[in-house]
Order: sequence, then structure tokens, then C-alpha cells
Amino acid sequence: MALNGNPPNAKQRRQRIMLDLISHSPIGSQEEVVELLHELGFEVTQATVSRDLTELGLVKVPRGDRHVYATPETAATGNAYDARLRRLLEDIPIRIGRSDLILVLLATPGSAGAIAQAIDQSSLTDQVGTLAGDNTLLVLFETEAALERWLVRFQTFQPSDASALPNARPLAHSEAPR
Amino acid sequence: MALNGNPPNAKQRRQRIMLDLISHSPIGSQEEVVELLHELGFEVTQATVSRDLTELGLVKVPRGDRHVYATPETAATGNAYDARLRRLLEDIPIRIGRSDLILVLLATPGSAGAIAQAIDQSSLTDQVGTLAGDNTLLVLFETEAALERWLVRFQTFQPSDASALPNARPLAHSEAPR
DNA sequence: CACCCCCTTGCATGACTATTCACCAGTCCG
DNA sequence: CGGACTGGTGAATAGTCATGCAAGGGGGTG
Repeated sequence: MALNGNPPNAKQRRQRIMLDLISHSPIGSQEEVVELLHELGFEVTQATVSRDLTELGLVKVPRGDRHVYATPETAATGNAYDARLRRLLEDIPIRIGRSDLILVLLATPGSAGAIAQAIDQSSLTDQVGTLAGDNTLLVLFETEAALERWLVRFQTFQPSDASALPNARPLAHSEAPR
Repeated sequence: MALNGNPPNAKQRRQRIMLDLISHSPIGSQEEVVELLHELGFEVTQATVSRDLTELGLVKVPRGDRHVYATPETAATGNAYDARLRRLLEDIPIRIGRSDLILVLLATPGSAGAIAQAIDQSSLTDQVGTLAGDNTLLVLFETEAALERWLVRFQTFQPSDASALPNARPLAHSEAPR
């Protein structure tokens, strides 16, 4: 029943355009893609879009308060500042300590300032502020909840393993209450 | 009706464990997460998992023939060989030409071999084979369809812009048949 | 031309996910 | 203590996506 009366190479062209559309504007659903393609003269349904997105390896990622499609690379990047923070954390091992509503990040000598700045510019916003020494960096919070929220988010910036929190064992699958 | 009688910090602990679960094994649905958390003593429903995943910024990414959850970083990486190919293509500008069922990749002097090997090991499989000279690399195909499929996939490895294909203008939003 | 095979697609639908609504427990006042 | 407010949650449901199926087109072969 699928009238395949499309121009040759339609699929390839369509998929390239989809990459283009998605990287240039936030798209929240496959129906939106269908409409945009429709405007461009491609008559396809959501089913086809679904298959295309899979073939292209695109993902749907939480951005602010909605979910949009993106290439995996873009998804990882987020905003440019987030990318910078991530890169820093890849190169600089960080140990995390805590004193009351202050998180204490221990980095390598001289790098604390760079990290502090990266944090300030990143999409991390739950902190009240940061204060950098040479190799030590304080992150100040207003509430316990804010601190915890921040920490979870921050850890998504780190290359997995890492980070010794006072009362946080290295997390094994078995650590949960059973 | 939501008996909130959970241990304090339950949310934070749960989310950390979710990061852990997801990075250690392929999980295909939120119901799976619910079950795993259940085994670990966390009594939550799919709704909560959905919210957690959003807060953690996790994404669902096509992997082989199914979709699994991953951190954005992991999603971008794919398998290690794909990551290598991506990295190479970031550093080495490639021009793509075509002759019949052969794609001709022009790279920088000396780099063709490395790229060829990276392609061979990557998850790109639609090609029959590759043949590397010094700065030129041939990718051979069996069918037109295979070539086209490969090309689309390959372009997802490239840092957007790039690549002049004979009959592929630089792709603007307006290029579609109207 | 007849036959076969492969690729692509739409339709219909089931699977999966996000969100709305209501509720509970805790906290902070006065 | 009572009221107002907040954060976290489950149940139900709306919203979104993936996929089995059947069908059409194109290409090859005899």
C-alpha cells in the first residue's frame, strides 16, 4: 500500500535534511519532523521518520523543560560551556569533600580557578557561588537539597568512576537497601 | 496517595544508583529500571523513573537493533572504534568524491591508512572493503543502495559542515523539492 | 514479458514515556 | 496548634514512538 512513487535517492536526501533540520532548530516530536518535511515536499509519515531517526542514530535529550532531538555529539555537548567543563574534568582528576553546605573540590595545583570559572559559566546553577584557591575550590550552597541536586548533576559531568564523597562509597550494584 | 514514607535522601541515592545501573548494563525501558530498583529495595513507579531520567539528563539511544538508555557522553561515543573514527574525522578534513560504486575519500597525506583501518573496525558495515593509498582512500560497494546508506551513516561521523559530494550542494533548508 | 527479490513505505496498533492531578509528609510561620 | 507552602510521589491517562504486516516499484534474469 506504500506508493513508493518518490524521486530516486529520496531516502538519502530526506535523511540528510533531517540531520540538518534537527541540528538547526529544536524539534520535540516526530510529528513535527513530519510537518517540516511536508513543507519541504517530502510526503512521509511518522513511521518513516521513526525509522530514519533510528538509522541516523539520533537521540531525544532533555533540554530545559522539554525533550528535543539531537545528534549524540550535540547531546553530550549541551551548551559550549558545559562542554568546556566536561573537557576540564576529563583531564583533571577531582576529589570531592564536604563541609556542611560547602562542597570542597580538590583539583591539581593551579587548576582550581579554571574549573571554578567553568562551573560558573556552565548550566549548573544550584550553587550560590564558587571560590577558588590554587588547587582547592569551594562551592557554596544555600540548602541541603540544592547541594544534593548540584552534586548529582555535577557527577554527570565527570568521567564516571571518580569522586570520593565522605559518606558515599564507590557505589556498587549491591549498595542499596535490601 | 503517594506515601512518601521513604528514607531521607532516597531520591538522591536512587538517582545515583540509576546512573550506575544504566552505565553498567543495557536497559531498554523505564519498566526495566523500575524492576531493578525494586530488587534493590526502592519502591518507585515508572512515573518517578521518567522524572529521574529527565533530571539526570539521560537519553535513549539506538544501539544495534534496540534502544537503550545512556549518558549523553556514552551515547556520543558508541563503541570505542566508532569513537576513534569520529576523533580522526575531527582532525582530518575529508573530501568525498565518487566514481561509480566507489567512494573516494581524500584526506591529508599519510592519513589514509589510519582512516581506512578505523572504518574497517567501526560499526560501518555496508562497504565491501576499503583500500588506502597515501592520502586517498577507496571505499567499495556492492550496490547503489549500500553506498547511499553508508554515506549517510558516515556523514553522521563527520563534524557537520564538511564534505563536498559531486551532486550534493551544501544543503540549505530550502533545497528540498517544493 | 513473467517471475522473483529486495527496498521502502503507510497503516494500524501495541509499547513505551511524559504529564496531570491529587495527596501525603515535612517545614515554617503566627 | 492550625494554616500555608513545598517537594516528592503514585495512579491514571494523554502523548509519543516502534513495529508487524502488506503492498508497490524497480531491477535482474531467463
